[in-house]
Amino acid sequence: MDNVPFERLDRYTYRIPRHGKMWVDAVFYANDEILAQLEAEGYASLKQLVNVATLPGIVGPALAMPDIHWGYGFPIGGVAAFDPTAGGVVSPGGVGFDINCGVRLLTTRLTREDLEPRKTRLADALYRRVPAGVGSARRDVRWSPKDLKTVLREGARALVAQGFGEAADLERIESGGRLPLADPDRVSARALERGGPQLGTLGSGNHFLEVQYVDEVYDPEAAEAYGLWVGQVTVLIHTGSRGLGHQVCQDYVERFLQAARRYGIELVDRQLAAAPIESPEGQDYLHAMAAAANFAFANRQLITHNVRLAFEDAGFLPRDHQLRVLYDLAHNNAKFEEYAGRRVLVHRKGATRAFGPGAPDVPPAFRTVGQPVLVPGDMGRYSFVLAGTPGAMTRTFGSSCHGAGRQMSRHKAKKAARKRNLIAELEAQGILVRAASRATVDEEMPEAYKDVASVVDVVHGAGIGKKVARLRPLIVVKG
DNA sequence: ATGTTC
Repeated sequence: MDNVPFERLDRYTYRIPRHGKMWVDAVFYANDEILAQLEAEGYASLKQLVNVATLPGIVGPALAMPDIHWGYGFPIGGVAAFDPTAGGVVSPGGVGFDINCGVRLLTTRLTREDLEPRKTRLADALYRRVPAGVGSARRDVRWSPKDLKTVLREGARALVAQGFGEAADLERIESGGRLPLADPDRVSARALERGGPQLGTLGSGNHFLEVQYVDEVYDPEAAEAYGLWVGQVTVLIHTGSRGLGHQVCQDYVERFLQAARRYGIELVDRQLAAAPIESPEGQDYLHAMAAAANFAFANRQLITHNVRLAFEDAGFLPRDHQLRVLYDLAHNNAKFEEYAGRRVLVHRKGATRAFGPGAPDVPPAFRTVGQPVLVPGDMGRYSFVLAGTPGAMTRTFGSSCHGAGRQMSRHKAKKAARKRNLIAELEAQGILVRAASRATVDEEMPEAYKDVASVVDVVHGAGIGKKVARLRPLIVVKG
């Protein structure tokens, strides 16, 4: 049934007026190309957005960013806020399986030319230092159960305290690299078991580690505040909470199906399983989710440490590379934030926090331009750095897009890539690939993704993000 | 995303 009624509000903004069991309107951002894609999928992801608007205690519109696509329960690219004092709910499907999956951008003082003679050495060193692939694990560092729980409680700072990284790194992570509330005792033994050996690993799927260069600057003032300049080498890390977060999500999805029934929450889709924020179940999930989120921050911190070692393996001294964290931000979590004097729980699933100038938790250096918003594209084209805007604060609960979004299923991509040699094609374009599995490279081929430039143009045009710079890949490490 | 069907 292709019957999602929507109307155009302005060039890039569309509204699905409240109807049926919806408590509020839904709003999404798109251009003609994205609209055509939504139609081609029978509006499956917009229907998911409509479903989100039926959950109790939702505040303001249910929102979707222009990289919206179908997900578990909630659409990926979805943003939804709930009022804890008005029966508002929390839903594991509104956060996603990869809890606190996110992106961290490192800057260097190296130019593309500095890198060129050592590019192969660096690619090999990164692949050696950062385990990638399904079930990837580290053998060099063992975390005792006690130390692992400290990581879940303290996040990235627990890693810095052990010598993995620098104190300055922590100032450049969303929420200081630690979500409050984290309680490892509400994480199952099975989740802890899965997570232990995986701290400091990349994983598989769309996760990656990329060495890039700044190709173009659109906003010189913001670029200067961020310390970005044309020709500069950067490193982008995309990974999350690995098997630990996945297990936490699975544990609570099962429990929340029963909880929803107990609290009389009508679910138009079982995958929306939810519990009141203030219920024991809701509280348990929020505390466990925060612990998994801290694991993800710590994961990106340990990878950062190993990226620094890899640059040194390749012959760059610390004073030459000067690897610094520009920013680390997540796109799969639920956080308490305040809008128009109201404290709400904002679910972001495949959506990025994009706080504008003057907002809380934005590092002092970025306070006048807004927080950096990192938007990875695909491994052949480019990624973008945006800045948070006042428009995002008033219209999208301080949120923006998180990536390009697929336009081809994994299966279809694999089939299309079968008769090609993606790794050789990318190398011919100057992009070195080191991957644990050819199948993953095939699934992740550039054509499998929408052009992220189109997504970013919608965000920029709608005023919920501002283009700052574009990054082009030089080395790609994949699972 | 995921010890990719504990």
